Amino acid sequence: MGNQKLYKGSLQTIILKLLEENDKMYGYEITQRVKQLTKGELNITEGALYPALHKLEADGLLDVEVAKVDNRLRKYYKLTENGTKETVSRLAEMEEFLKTMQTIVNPKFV
Amino acid sequence: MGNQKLYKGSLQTIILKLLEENDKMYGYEITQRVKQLTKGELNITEGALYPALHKLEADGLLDVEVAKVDNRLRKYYKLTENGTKETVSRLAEMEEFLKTMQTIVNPKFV
DNA sequence: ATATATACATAATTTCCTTATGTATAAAAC
DNA sequence: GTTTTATACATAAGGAAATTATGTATATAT
Repeated sequence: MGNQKLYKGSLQTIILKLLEENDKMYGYEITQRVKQLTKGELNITEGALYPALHKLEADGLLDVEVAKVDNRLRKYYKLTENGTKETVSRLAEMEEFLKTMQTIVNPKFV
Repeated sequence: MGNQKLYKGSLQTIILKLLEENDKMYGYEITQRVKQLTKGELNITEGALYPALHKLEADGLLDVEVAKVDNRLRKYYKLTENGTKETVSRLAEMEEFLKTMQTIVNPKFV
């Protein structure tokens, strides 16, 4: 790592994308999935994750459902109808952003 | 636009990259070059640009040289030796970041 | 004469993240 | 059997980097 600050602003999109693929996930599971997906390159901290989940819920993009597994608390999040729509548009913005950044940092290959 | 917040954290790298290509540039020129390069997708605001340039200078990555052109002030920035080294590493981090984000948002194509 | 473009700057505020800390249970290691 | 690590949530203090608003000044276009 060392480039963690480049991820600033993309956490919500990452969460939405994972929930689009997985129907429902809980917080800790999200951090582990991201770590695995990125081969350890991106580690979402709890101080970033939980406020982000609460924000997405407050904005009506996620629904939450509490469960008790192995005597431990889990909060399962899933996309609302609105969240599903918003995910599509956030992903389009992300693709646009990635393309644009490629154009800037590597103009020869784009 | 609407995805401007995704650019959060990448402004310094963008500036360094442009200066790697252009030897010396002044602030306003950087905003115009970026607007043109990105077809209007990214508009660097002055409130972001000037503090960023001052920070890079304070960190010893840029040298500044004041010039008067058409009776107007211009501050030309160029990479220091250290800035050139740092640019290489920042660009490597950016490429890594872009690759990782592609893996997350578009796993099928990477 | 007025609006737009060029060219710098900074202050107040907001956003998003890091770092630190806290609670609690389960499993693994020593 | 006790301590460490993993699982699972949460929030508060602080910092970095942006947005928004405002300011100065000259040149060009309408």
